[in-house]
Amino acid sequence: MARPRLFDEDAALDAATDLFWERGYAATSVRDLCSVTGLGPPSLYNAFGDKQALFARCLDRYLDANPLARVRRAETASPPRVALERFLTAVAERSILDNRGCLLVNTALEVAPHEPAIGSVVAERLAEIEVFFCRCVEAGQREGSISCERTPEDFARLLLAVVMGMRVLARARPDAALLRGAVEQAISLLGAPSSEAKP
Amino acid sequence: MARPRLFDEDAALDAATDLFWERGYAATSVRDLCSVTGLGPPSLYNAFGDKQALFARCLDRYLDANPLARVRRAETASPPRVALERFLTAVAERSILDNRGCLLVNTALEVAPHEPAIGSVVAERLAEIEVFFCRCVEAGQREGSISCERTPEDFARLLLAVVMGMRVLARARPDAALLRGAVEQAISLLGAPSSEAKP
DNA sequence: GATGTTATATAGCGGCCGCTATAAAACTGA
DNA sequence: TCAGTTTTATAGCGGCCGCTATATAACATC
Repeated sequence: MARPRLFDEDAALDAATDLFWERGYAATSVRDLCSVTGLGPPSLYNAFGDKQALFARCLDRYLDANPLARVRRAETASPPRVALERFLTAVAERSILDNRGCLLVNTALEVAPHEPAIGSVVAERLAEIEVFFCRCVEAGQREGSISCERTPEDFARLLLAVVMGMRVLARARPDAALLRGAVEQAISLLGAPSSEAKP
Repeated sequence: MARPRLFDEDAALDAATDLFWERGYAATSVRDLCSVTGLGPPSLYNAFGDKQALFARCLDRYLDANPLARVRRAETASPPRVALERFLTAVAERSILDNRGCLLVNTALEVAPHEPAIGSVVAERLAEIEVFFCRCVEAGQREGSISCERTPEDFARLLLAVVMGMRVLARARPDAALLRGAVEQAISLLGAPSSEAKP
């Protein structure tokens, strides 16, 4: 009933996400977004609304494709202790390879405090990661693969802080020994290695 | 020999620092900086150079007045275990009261990757905090107030990640239970309470 | 092919960006 | 008093900002 789009919306969002990820929100101009997506300004505004709305869509997509997907993959494919270990080491390894850090964390600092709509998304997603930690620890404690020294809630808080911290260090001090060391110590908190106990 | 300045340089830098701290580097305009400092643009440029140079001065001042000063205060006034505990709880309490987080951490994510001059300052200061942790742990282990389960280096890496993480959470999810919980758990890693052992 | 609808391309809106030219003002030393 | 030096105030530079009016192009339907 009308002229079809010439561009692939997903590809455009991917390109925009990459740019926001690398440069941050404020330092990314709409003109730059047009360049990397190949869209003219009217197409971009017609398809996604204004700059902030585009960013929100990019962030949502990123979150679904990255932290959330990783949580689900780790949790469904592995027993809880292993899921935690995989998640944590994956964060470290990605932090070493990609110094852009994590878009969620970058956004938490740069955008969240000034844009309530984005801030609430960020807070939600951080909470999701926290409850993922909590679930894993609880299940691991039940099956005996994770230490009962701390409550699941306390473990989750500590692990969340460690993961956030690694994403900061990734961007400012991408030192493999530092990042691997931090995550290794975080894992050691869980107690005896997973080979020890299985229900 | 010439016309003297009408403004207080320190006060101007304080005001500029506050604005950078709250809004971030890119989102702070020179006009806004002129407003809060009370300076005209020529005075500001004459006194501090361009925007980036001003930011660098603000960051240096901030670092000397805050993290570095806190490290020194904690380290000189208290035995190592207590120094660590004080430093960590102080980070948590400030994170709860002031949702601007830490200018060093904000800068690590927003500016450091794009401005090598600032990036190296940030990396240096992060390293200083890490070696502070390392020193404290080492001394505490010698006097028996800190667990020997981990090497000082491993403790320092883990604590650095936790502290960075708390500064992220402070800005996006300023939840007192979360922040106090994380720091409480971090302290518990140090082992038995300090009342137990003194040389 | 004509019509209606949506997407695209060009151009440019007002406004703010970082920064500076110019000149007046305020001091010191002679 | 006057020259020399630095700071200040006014004004505005060129350029980029987010965004949009206008007109054209490409489709589905009739």
